[in-house]
Amino acid sequence: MPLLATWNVNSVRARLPLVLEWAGRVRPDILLFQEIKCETASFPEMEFKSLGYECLIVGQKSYNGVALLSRQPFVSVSTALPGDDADAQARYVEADVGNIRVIGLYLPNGNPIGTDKFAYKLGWMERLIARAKDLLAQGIPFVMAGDFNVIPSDEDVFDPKAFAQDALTQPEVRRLWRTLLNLGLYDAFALCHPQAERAWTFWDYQAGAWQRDLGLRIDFILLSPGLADRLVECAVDKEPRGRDKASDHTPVWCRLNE
DNA sequence: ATGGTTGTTCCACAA
Repeated sequence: MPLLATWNVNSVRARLPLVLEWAGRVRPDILLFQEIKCETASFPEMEFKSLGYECLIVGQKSYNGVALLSRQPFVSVSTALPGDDADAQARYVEADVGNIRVIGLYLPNGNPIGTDKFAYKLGWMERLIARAKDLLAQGIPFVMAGDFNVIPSDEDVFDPKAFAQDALTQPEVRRLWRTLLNLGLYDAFALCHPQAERAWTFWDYQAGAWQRDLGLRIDFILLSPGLADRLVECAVDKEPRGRDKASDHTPVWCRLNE
């Protein structure tokens, strides 16, 4: 019964005690981190090794950075999203864990709209769609999880009006999200909780957003059709967000049967 | 309309 979790930790070194405590208690088989905010050599690999994890780290100085941790052996497939050799940002990791392809990703934020950052986001989403298409065509069962930096609908944000000019809600971004899902992928949380409301995964540090429960749902676990059939449960664990020195995101996990 | 917060790095930028 493999347990997979994704968590934008907003600096793995600043978050280390909290993340180690959570990982040691919940013991996910597969753990995907985003925004590790360190170079590969600075990742606290030994601390996670002592919890039983092997690490595949895609680091970058100061910004971004993703990691894939697994309690069972894996084979690295890629440390960059295909489709643009000039893209140097550390936002993508892909590996085979047993017979499942696991992808961890940190999709570009894209703010402010109308800038090169927004164009980069749209291009990145098109490349992600191409990657998903390719895996589906090959019949490879896969999980695609992480911080997607997309607010898919107005139900996924505490105040849609306040986010009308935000990159995360733009019509082009929502169209690309739907194109990705309409390839045949399933939002694991939505499958398990079709009536859920205010299932936020992110609360800003500013303006007392956590205390007032003003959040966004932007962290997702997407499953290819064969894996969606094996989904047992998916949940957002809000507990870590309430701790001292919390990340602004909280973990999302899912369980698949054998 | 503005400011509110956090992390990293260097005195700004990204979120």
